[in-house]
This record gives sequence, C-alpha cells and structure tokens, in this order.
Amino acid sequence: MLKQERQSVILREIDIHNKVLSSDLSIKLEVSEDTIRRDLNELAEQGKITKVHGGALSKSYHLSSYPKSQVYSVEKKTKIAQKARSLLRNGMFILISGGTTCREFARNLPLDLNATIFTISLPTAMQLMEHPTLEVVFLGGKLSKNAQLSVTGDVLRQLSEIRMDICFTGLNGLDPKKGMTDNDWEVVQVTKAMMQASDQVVALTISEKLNSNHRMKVCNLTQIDTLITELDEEDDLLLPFKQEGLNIL
Amino acid sequence: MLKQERQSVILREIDIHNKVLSSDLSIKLEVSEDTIRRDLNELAEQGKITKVHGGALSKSYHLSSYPKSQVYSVEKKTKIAQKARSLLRNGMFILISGGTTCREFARNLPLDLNATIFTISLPTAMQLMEHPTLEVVFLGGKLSKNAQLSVTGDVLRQLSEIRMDICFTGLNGLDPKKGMTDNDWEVVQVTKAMMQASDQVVALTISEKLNSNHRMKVCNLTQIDTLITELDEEDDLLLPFKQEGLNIL
DNA sequence: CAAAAAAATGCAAAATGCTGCAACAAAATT
DNA sequence: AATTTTGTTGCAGCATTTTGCATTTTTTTG
Repeated sequence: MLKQERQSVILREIDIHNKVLSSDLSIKLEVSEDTIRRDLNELAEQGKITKVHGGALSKSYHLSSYPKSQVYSVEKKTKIAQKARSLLRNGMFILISGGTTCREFARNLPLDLNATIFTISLPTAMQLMEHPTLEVVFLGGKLSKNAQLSVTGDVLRQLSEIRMDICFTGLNGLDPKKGMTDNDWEVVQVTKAMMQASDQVVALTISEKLNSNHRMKVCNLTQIDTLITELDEEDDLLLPFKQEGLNIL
Repeated sequence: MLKQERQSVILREIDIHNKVLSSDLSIKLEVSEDTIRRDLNELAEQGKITKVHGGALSKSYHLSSYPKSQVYSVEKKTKIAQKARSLLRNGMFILISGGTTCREFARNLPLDLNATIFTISLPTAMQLMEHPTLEVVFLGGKLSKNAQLSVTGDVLRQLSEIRMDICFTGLNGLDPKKGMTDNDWEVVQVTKAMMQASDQVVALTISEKLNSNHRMKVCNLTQIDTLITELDEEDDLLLPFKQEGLNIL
C-alpha cells in the first residue's frame, strides 16, 4: 500500500471518528507503528490533523469553546410572545417549532387556552408540559444535538400527513429580498415541512435577525403570513417587509 | 481513550452542568481519580476551568443547573445506574423509558458509549441530548402530562416496528407473585409495547418498590430478564425474585 | 479537635515517541 | 545496463509521557 493511500485512509478515518489510535492503524494498515507515527507527523505538519500522544484528533474536535445556550434578549422575546397570543383561538391545532423565541412563546401561552399543540422541539415540549389544559403531541424522530429537535426519520412524513391551523416558527435570518434563511440544513428541511403543513405561518423573531442572511434558503417572504418582532408596528425597519405584503404585529 | 478526548469530555461536562466531581468523572471515564485530578489541574492551568476541592467549576457560572433536589433517593438511583452500565455495549440499540431512575441512568451513561438510544420520555431525552456521542431517537406521540412521555398515537405502532437489543425500564411496583404493576393505564400499555420490542428487559428500581402492588398489571416476572436495585446481590429482600429466575445485579 | 475526604508527592511500570541506521525498492542518471 | 540518488520502511535503543499506587499532607466536616 502506498504512503498516500495510507494517509488518505487515515484522514478518512479521522473524518468519521474524530480520532485515531496509532496502535489501531498499525494493525489495520499492516505497517509498523513507526510508520503510522511518521504519517501522523506529516499530516500534522500540513495542518490537516492534530497529533496527540497515542494517536491524532480531528482539528474540529475542540469542543472547548462550546457555545453556552442561554436565552438572551428575554424581554424582547417575552414581548413577542405576548403579541403572538392575539392569534390564538380555542380549539386550534397549533404547530410550534424550536429555538428560544418559540420556547418563550410556549411559556407565555394563555393559561386557559384549549388547543392541541404539535411540536418537534424537545425544550418547547418540556415547556408545554407545564401548561394545565393543552394537549401536546411530539413529532418524534432522530434528534439533532445542535437544535434539540427532531430532524429526520418520520418527522417529514408525519408533517406531510397533518394539517395545522397555524405554525409559529423562529428563524435565523430574514431579508426583504432573500426571504428566510438558515445555516443548518436539517433545520431548513424540517421548517419547510412545517410551513407546508400549516394554513397560516407566523414568524417570530427579534429585530437583530432582520436583514441578515445565511447560507441556505428556507422560503420566500410570500410564504410567511405574519411577522412578529419586539418593535413597534410603525418602526422603519419593518417597512420593507410591510411592502412585501407581510402582516406585521 | 486519549487524554485530549478525556479533557474535552470534562470541559463539555462542565459546560453543561457548571461543575464536575472528580469521583464521578473517575467512574464515568474509567480512570483513576489521580488521572482526573491531573487533567483538572492542566485545564485549570490553561485557565479553562476553576479547580476546587473535590472537582472543578465553570469559570463563568458558579451554580449548578441540574435540579438534583427534585430527584429523591439520588444516591440509590446513582448506584443502580452504575450497576446497569455493565450491560451496555457499543453499537447496541437501547430503549430507555421514563421516570427518575431511568433519567439518572441516562445521566450516568459512559461518556464514550457509542449506541443508538430510543426513548419515549421527554426528560430522559433531554438528558440524553447532553451526551457527546449517542444517537438519540424520540418516539413521538401524544404526551402524558403525568408521566411526561409519549403514550398514544403512533408510539405503539412505532414500537411494534422496531427491535431493540435491550430495554431499561423503571417501575412502580414489583412483587414475586403478582409481577410488575402500575396505576396508569397508558403507561402500562406503552411499557408492555417496549418490552415486546426488546430482546432483553432490565428493570431498574429502588428497593422501596419491591413487594408493592398497584391496580394494573404490566407483566409477569418471567418477562423480565434482569432486576437491578441499590441492594447488595445477596440481600434477603431479593431472594424471592432470584427464586423466580430473575438475574439480579 | 478528630475522622474522613481529597490532594499532593514520589515512584515504578507501561505505553508511546524519537533518532539513527540498515535494508530495500523505485526512479533518475551515467 | 549499471550506478547513483532518493524515498520508504522496520528495528533497536533510548527518551518522554502517561498512569496507577502507596504514602504523606492538606482540607473539609461534624
């Protein structure tokens, strides 16, 4: 086996498992550990991996700066939640997605609301469990660790089989021209499906996320019915969205 | 396990819980406490954590986020969780149900376990999301407010369509003659289905629940393979169960 | 203050890494 | 074709790192 072959095997291995052990590779590739070490040194010099005692790690393996998930801008989100309450009616079938804004909304639902709420987000579901009267249905599937919501498996099928009155969704970026955008592919897919499943789509977002863009497109503005931010209805920032036909609260 | 991996795991733990105990980490990571102490010292020197007597704390927040107080008999349940670890293997498909004992089990899973875990319990799922390597699948459905788990709808069907290696379930009453009993009809149904779906059934319970009975029957003792309590294997309380053929841990 | 828990220290065993060297193969040169 | 050059590999010997254990010291707790 050629050196390059070996090294690409090593890189692939690291890509998959985030780590390799010299001893494992030695056996698997049938060369001495010295050779493996030399390979690892070369790859490390090229900056492709991080060499450590006993093997090597993927460069992206540094969870050290793991972003702490805390709810920021709580006041704004509470304000949004309170505006959104005006859209609720007893007997509705409501879809609520994930994110801290939706969670805040879930926390602020009227205590006397009688409705059936579907969700795909674990934290949102936990929040909804505290409500006295709501029926809560969780649409299950494989859970994404980042977003803490169901992203694959049955979710898309399940969403295609239900019809909801209204869908409340958070978002990452909203632009008058480019529409709603996000940077997590799985989240994009499932958000699209949620919108499809609902008669009415309501976007909840703090104003910071207006006029910002991300890699992947979720939908055009035309697919959103109502936009709720913490801003006053007449705020200039909202004008472009109003002109595109969105209902602003 | 490589040193760097271990340290990443430690950092992650601290990020999530804001604190770690050397003794916990020693057990979870299967190294001596000396090694853990050395790791903590290194991380502290790098300024990433704050070392304290008995473990370490996050630099930013000095309060624990995990409401241990809500779980009663934590020590017993931790002991059970640790015994249960011996049944786990990499690559397994594992079903974990709800209840505080199961949650404690979920909290104590080995940090290097690679497995796919299915659950129907919201709190268990939340706990599992904190694990670095596990795949987590939530079996959705209408959520029971009492038990905080999926009880109807698709759950029973979904459970009938999968085959798990092992099922860990908590329980409310276990009697040598009357078998496993509970007092929530929906929970009984879904527990039955979970047992059906698994090759092996493991019951986790604190000893208080032994020899107590409830209204509805879940199953006979013969349908349980292993019983794990906080008691010593030789405890007299366990004798009747051993005689019925249960494997005791 | 005394007992228990945790930490520090020193030490030894094991694992891993490094260096120089020789064997060998492939490519380049004469 | 023969020789030189270059690169790769495995090995032996030595250095370094890591880890666990025994012992002593420090801290915590009642």
